[in-house]
Amino acid sequence: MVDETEAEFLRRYNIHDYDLPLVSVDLAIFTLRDQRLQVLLVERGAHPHKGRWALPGGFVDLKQDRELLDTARRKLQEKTGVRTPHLEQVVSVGSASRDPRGWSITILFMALIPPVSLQGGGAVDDVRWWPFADACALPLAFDHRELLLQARERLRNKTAYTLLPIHVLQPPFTLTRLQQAFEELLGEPLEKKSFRRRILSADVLEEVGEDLPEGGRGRPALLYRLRRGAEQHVFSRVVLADRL
Amino acid sequence: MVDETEAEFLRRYNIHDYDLPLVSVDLAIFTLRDQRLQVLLVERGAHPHKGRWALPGGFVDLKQDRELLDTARRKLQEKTGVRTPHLEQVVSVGSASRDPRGWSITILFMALIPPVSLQGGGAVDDVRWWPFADACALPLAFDHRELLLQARERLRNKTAYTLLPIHVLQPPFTLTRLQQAFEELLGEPLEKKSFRRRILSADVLEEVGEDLPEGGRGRPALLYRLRRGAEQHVFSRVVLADRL
DNA sequence: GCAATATAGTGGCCCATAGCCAATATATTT
DNA sequence: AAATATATTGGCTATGGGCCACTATATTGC
Repeated sequence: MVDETEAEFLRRYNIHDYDLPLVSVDLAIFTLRDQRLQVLLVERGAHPHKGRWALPGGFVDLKQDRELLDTARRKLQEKTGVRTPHLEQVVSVGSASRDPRGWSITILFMALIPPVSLQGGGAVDDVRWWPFADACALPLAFDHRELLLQARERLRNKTAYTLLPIHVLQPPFTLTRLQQAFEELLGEPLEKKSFRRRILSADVLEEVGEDLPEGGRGRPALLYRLRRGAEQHVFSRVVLADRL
Repeated sequence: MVDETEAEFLRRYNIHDYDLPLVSVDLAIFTLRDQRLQVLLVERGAHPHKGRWALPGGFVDLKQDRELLDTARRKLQEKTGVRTPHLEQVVSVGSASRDPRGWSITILFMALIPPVSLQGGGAVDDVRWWPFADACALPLAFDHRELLLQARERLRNKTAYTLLPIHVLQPPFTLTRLQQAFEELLGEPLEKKSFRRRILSADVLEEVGEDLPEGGRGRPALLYRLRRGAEQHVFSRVVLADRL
């Protein structure tokens, strides 16, 4: 190394400039808490953008041969403890200007999980759920606001023609709760009868319980959960929004 | 640099191992030629995988601050001369094993363009159109067969619920040709009357010509092209396949 | 106990539209 | 002029979404 210039050294690594690409994975983890769409953010403890809220994620460990999806899954479990949620790749963004440390690229994933209490033993006070609108209003780190909006858009689209929002509920759930979840993620009200027709005819739900005190009044609702083996069918095209 | 070890030097660049990530963009460029779905491949002239066919693409120039989409657009124009086609990001794949030169990531784009003759002045004999099935049967470089299949899947999905296949035809075109394009990209036959109803009611086509010799017999067909200003509506959700 | 109220679930009509297939229109070929 | 080929349209039927009221079953308040 003594005889090399930096440029020569870098060229030996197939890098044709001083800039080295940084590869990271970021996650937009959505859930439904208090009937509202919420997203998990972490407060950055280091520069750059120290103190700002950001999507959870981090650099990809280049030492291990691991798929990007695996990397995302691990980071999801680190933050939430959830193992088998819905996790899908949304988009990748790369440029020289999005991170002051140099050219960087991030692969954005979207996760849908049931509401979980973050195992905030005490030291991890820098991670919390934010209602989506509040999260957007924050001065997020890097281009994470743009990333968050792209994930939100993907979520809205998927909600319109798949049954993915099932994953943001803790089973078992009632059909009314499920409809409220769809409405919140979709951003518009749905018709009760049509919703039930479509959901039940998709044959992905399983009637599990009979009753539900639910704190309250009114006729008890039937309880459902995702039918065993129907995980794949959640992706099937089921149009729920009125008048596409 | 004299006092640094390689590891220290790399750490200064925020790289925590000797492996440096390679960032590339690859394109699955689709068109319809001779009524068949075809894809553009280039024959690699250098190692690794020299002599094998591969998706067009290349490393991202880290010296310039350019969006990934811009990079893809430039590479598309280099190969085909086409400027304003449909171009969308499909997926990103990264791992240590997909390229023998080290950890690498590629961002896969899908392009839909009308059939163009490659300006093969003579030296560029290493680039040609392949019917999709033939391309899949080739021993492609790297993991490009997997990438090609993912792009094909995206194309099939988009064909089922958008009007994107319009872009693989050279305007003006007849409704019959358009239907044949949809059928080829979708992989199944469509009903004539239903197809025309949906396409015309989407209001994205403009009647441009009156007649078409078309070499042949039968009543001349009306000619259409994408209506000015309707480019956005091509993405709107229009279900064409029977019985979703 | 009974009426009022609240929520869950269902019945049933209307209408848009996809599927289907035949009829009509307009060209070339024989 | 008839046969043939392709384009375009007409029209019927069945499916299913939108809509809204009705029934079912619980709690609360008197």
